[in-house]
Amino acid sequence: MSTKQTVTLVDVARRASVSLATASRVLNGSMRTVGPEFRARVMDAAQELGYVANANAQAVARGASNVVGLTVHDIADPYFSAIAAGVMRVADEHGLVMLLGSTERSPEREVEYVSMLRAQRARALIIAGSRTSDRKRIDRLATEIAAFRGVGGRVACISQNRLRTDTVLPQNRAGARDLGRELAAMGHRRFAVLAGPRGLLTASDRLAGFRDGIRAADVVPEELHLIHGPFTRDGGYESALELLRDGPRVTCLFAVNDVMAVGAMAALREHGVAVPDQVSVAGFDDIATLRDLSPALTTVRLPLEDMGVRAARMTFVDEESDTPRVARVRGQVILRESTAAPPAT
Amino acid sequence: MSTKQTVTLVDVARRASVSLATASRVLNGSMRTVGPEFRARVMDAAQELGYVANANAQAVARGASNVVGLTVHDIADPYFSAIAAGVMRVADEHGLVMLLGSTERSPEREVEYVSMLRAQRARALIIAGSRTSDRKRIDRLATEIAAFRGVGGRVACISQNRLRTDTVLPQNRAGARDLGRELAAMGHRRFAVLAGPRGLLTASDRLAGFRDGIRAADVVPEELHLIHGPFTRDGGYESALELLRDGPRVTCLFAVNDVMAVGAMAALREHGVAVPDQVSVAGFDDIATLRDLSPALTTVRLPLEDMGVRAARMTFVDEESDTPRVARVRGQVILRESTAAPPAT
DNA sequence: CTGTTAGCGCCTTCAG
DNA sequence: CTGAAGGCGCTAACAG
Repeated sequence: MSTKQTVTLVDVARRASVSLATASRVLNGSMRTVGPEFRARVMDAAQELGYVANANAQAVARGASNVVGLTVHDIADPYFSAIAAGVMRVADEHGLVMLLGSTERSPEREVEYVSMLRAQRARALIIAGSRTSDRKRIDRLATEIAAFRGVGGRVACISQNRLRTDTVLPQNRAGARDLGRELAAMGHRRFAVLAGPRGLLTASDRLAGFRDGIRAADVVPEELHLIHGPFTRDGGYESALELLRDGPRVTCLFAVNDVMAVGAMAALREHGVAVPDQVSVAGFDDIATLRDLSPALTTVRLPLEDMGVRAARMTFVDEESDTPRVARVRGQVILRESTAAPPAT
Repeated sequence: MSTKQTVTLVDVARRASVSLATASRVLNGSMRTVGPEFRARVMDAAQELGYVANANAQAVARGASNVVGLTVHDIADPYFSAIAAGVMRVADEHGLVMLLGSTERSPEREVEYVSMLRAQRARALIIAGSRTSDRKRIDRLATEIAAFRGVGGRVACISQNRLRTDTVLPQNRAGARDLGRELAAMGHRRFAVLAGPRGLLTASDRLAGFRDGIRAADVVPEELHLIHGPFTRDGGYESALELLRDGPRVTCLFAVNDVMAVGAMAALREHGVAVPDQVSVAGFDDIATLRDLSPALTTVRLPLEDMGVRAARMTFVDEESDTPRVARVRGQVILRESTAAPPAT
């Protein structure tokens, strides 16, 4: 509570009439190696002075900070904020702080963030959502990641398996397959897929899985119309409009993520297309905020927050392993009101 | 791209055959004070070595870091993630990094975060969502904030005006008043308000405003039933169930935020209560992810991301002012499908 | 168990 | 314009 500008360890030591080293030991050091008498004096002094160790100084002296970094595409996207919540929780349990970078889906910014985190000497880095198939970008990122490791940092990815890092891998393909199978089994034969941007692995995996699923149901689709567009609500909306305008008539629409599905449903509603009576709609992710839609959205549930937790554990609680580990997490199909058998012709 | 463990400024200097000081000047220093010849040599060396300045060391030497802190109640809540996105954007424009703390609505954790940010020597701190009316908690937080300022940090609050800091103040009361007036004008006389937790100013302001609005419409409500509960989706759901179970019959339900409104609508739907035919429902915030509900939710729009931007500017781009500034932001009533005139008796 | 003393990586006067 | 040297706050050997 002092009014002094900046209380340092020397101040505390002086006030407690002990050496700098002793003060350091009781306040931060590796535990009980200080007599109770001194210990108490130091604690009191620190308390009275309102002392808080300068984390930066500690980081430089120790050679490692207590920050962990997380990069996401867009923190306002509920998919990523759920992951962030998971990482946050674990960081907190371990007395670490979380530095967040929102890349706005720009690969350059992603690389910049990794670099900033290296500058901060972050002890861990979690990269969520970078799944491009562009070779050059991957290499650039890989280089930066290597540098990050070079200064002692550990890294994990969520949804990215071409980077030779530990990774939490949602089974996008398997999940979409299960979904596709169910939908085909319901009787659908004419599909449209809002497939997201080209070159985004998460999107293409889900598309591929969906195809697999239809095939697995021994169904030959009469139609499987693809529409590419942004991975966002508006992307879904626009894509659906496009379908309505000049696409084929379909009975089932699969959007490769929930937010796109919501956009699509809005477009359908505006055009008086009934869901699921005229067309069934399904998404992917099971975003919590979207669970109360009406009609309730059929989707594939991913344990988002848990994925964040697992990635966090891999980077800063589990032992380091020499070979990259991958934690596969399975998606679970959740059939709700937005899907039903196709209308009788 | 070297393989050396940690490239430091000395390494760069040596490789460029210049002094440490010169290297420091070109890489970070206050610009043009180094000859173009030397400058180039240093840049090249840094490049080749993959040098990145140790931010912690810089912070220690300079006495100030490049981190800004943001504390929120829950980063997975879209209200806060929108704010975070705004802060993030500004931080980024200014080459600062954002440290995020999710307090899980615990006042102690909030205080802890402020303390951690002081430890990090964060140059700015933005506190979002702490609006208790508990005197003791306010004091504790105020003390910690004072300490934070003591080490040179600047701070702003979003939705909090009892802390003598710069603040971005959503006009909760005025917004709710406008909404209440509209609803009363539609003919409603029997209201229920899902009022959130007691002691949360944001919630009580909105309730007070709503009351004002009804009165302003020259209406004497025949009923104004209050139900307190958590400020979350589930809180809204439970509160609505409670109303359904043993509350009075009402024609209009106002939930003090959108996520609660969504929970309430889910409860109503499950019980076969039609919205808006039997009861009108309104929320507050206009959460982006929830704009595609059906029926679309009447609400009061708050420019969430922009609020984050403004708070950020106040703390680390605008000049410091001696007296606390307050940026009021107005909410705008958005009437949508979830509200209508009450059913004819 | 406690105190002394080097660093950690960088910035910044202060001379040259 | 450039280089040498001290200092930022803290930790970690190394001696007593």
